[in-house]
Amino acid sequence: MDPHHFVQINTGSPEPIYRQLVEQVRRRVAAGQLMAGDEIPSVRELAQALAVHPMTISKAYSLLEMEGVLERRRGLSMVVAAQHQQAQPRASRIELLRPTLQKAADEARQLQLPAAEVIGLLTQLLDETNA
Amino acid sequence: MDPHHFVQINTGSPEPIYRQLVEQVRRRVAAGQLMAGDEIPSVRELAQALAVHPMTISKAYSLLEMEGVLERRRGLSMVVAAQHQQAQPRASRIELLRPTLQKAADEARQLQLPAAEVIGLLTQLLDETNA
Amino acid sequence: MDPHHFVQINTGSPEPIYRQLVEQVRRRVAAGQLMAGDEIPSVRELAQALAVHPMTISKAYSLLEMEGVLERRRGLSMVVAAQHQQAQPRASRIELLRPTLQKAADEARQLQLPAAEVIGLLTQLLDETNA
Amino acid sequence: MDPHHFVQINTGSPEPIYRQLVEQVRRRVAAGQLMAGDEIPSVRELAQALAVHPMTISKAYSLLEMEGVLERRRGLSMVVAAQHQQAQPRASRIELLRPTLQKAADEARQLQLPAAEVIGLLTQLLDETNA
DNA sequence: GTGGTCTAGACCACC
DNA sequence: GTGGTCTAGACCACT
Repeated sequence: MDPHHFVQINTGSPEPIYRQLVEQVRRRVAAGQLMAGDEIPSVRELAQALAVHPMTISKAYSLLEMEGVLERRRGLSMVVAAQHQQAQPRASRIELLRPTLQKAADEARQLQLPAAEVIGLLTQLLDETNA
Repeated sequence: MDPHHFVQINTGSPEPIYRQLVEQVRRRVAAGQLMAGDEIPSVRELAQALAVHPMTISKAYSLLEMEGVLERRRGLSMVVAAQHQQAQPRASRIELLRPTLQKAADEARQLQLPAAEVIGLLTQLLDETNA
Repeated sequence: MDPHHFVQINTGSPEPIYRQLVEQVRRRVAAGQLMAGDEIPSVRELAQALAVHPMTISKAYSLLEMEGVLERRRGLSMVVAAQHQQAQPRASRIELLRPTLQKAADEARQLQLPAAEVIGLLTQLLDETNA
Repeated sequence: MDPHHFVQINTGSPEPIYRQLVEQVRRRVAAGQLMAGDEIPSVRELAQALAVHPMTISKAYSLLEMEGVLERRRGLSMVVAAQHQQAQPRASRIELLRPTLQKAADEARQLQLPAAEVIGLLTQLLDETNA
């Protein structure tokens, strides 16, 4: 796994880096892009690739290990955990998206925007994002 | 304006209180629920109603003033700014929703969820939220 | 003296209104535009003309009275004080300008701007302002 | 950067400390004395050096960050922002001086002082200030 | 009455 | 170590 393409972080975001890492890895495992047994970049490798402090990477990996998403292997490298069913069913995957969509719905209500308008914009963004 | 219904805050949220205030007021002005010239609760009034420190309210009000949403009238309470045309046109209002929807679109891509599924859940949440 | 042309205030300025009043009157007396014995607008008149709280006007007038620029006359109206030599000599008048020019000089040094450039801009602004 | 020479404040001035900080830093960056990427003293360091409360420093830094003059690096000290090109061209730098010079011009008009006299005093003050 | 500034000091999150 | 947030409470300036 090329560390430069493993995850992308945005240092300007208000979201802490370690959390960006955790959530991206969690989603990629859920989506089946990372499969059980796959090796992930070492802390040092990824820290250098992302120009981030190694402790930040280490913190993210530890959290993912506690969650059962990653496993520490003999030696040093970590791998995607076996028992963690990779590629969760869609019904389960979409639950990971619920909090963000709920936030959008709350904001839409406060802005008194009609549902059609909100859905229109999301449709457009989904198109662009996947392009 | 009754200070108890002016805004609602959630002290448990990771989002700082002052930012919750800023965003709610910004949205209420954009939606036209607060009109140009409307008086807003005084710092002390709102602080007491929400049981937070006056400085927290003051910080939020100051940021809204810098944004041009509120206007200070020295010695008097603040009002919704005049030039900030009340009830922005919808084309502009929906822009306030774009960041959250973009985040949702990004997450959906990483989860490799089909657009229809994402839109389905949002539609459902919009219904429930407005109910 | 028409109250609308007596002074001009800028409610948006960070400078308090009462101080704007004090300094403008002081300068107009120093310049000889207001002469000893001239009546000035009443507190109520001016407050209405400027759309400002009467106490603000009153505070300014009181300060000018303490300075000896204005005098309270029998009845209600105030007049420019007699003993205050109206139309101070230029050598004295320019001293009223010194603090502002000193501030400009300090800022110019911090910006490392050449004197010629600073003087050029001031010359231009003096032209425009008197036009 | 030695915190004792980073900025000088005047606690007696009517201008709030945090604003003195903001304006001095802004001018030093504009003048190129602080270059993009330069580290600035930490909040605690500077607070101790100037004998003011850390929150006062923090407020100034936050405002400078909002202006785009400084950049936050989480967990590390702040630096002069990259996009804020160091050493702005003079044409731009002199604009920072315009408000103060405009104020001087306004006052000069009210005092009915001839331009030559005003410019004479400014020239003298510029000389003394740079000496 | 209004908001603004500052201090003292706690606690948290992040790196 | 870094900055951010919040509280408690004082004092000031302005209207």
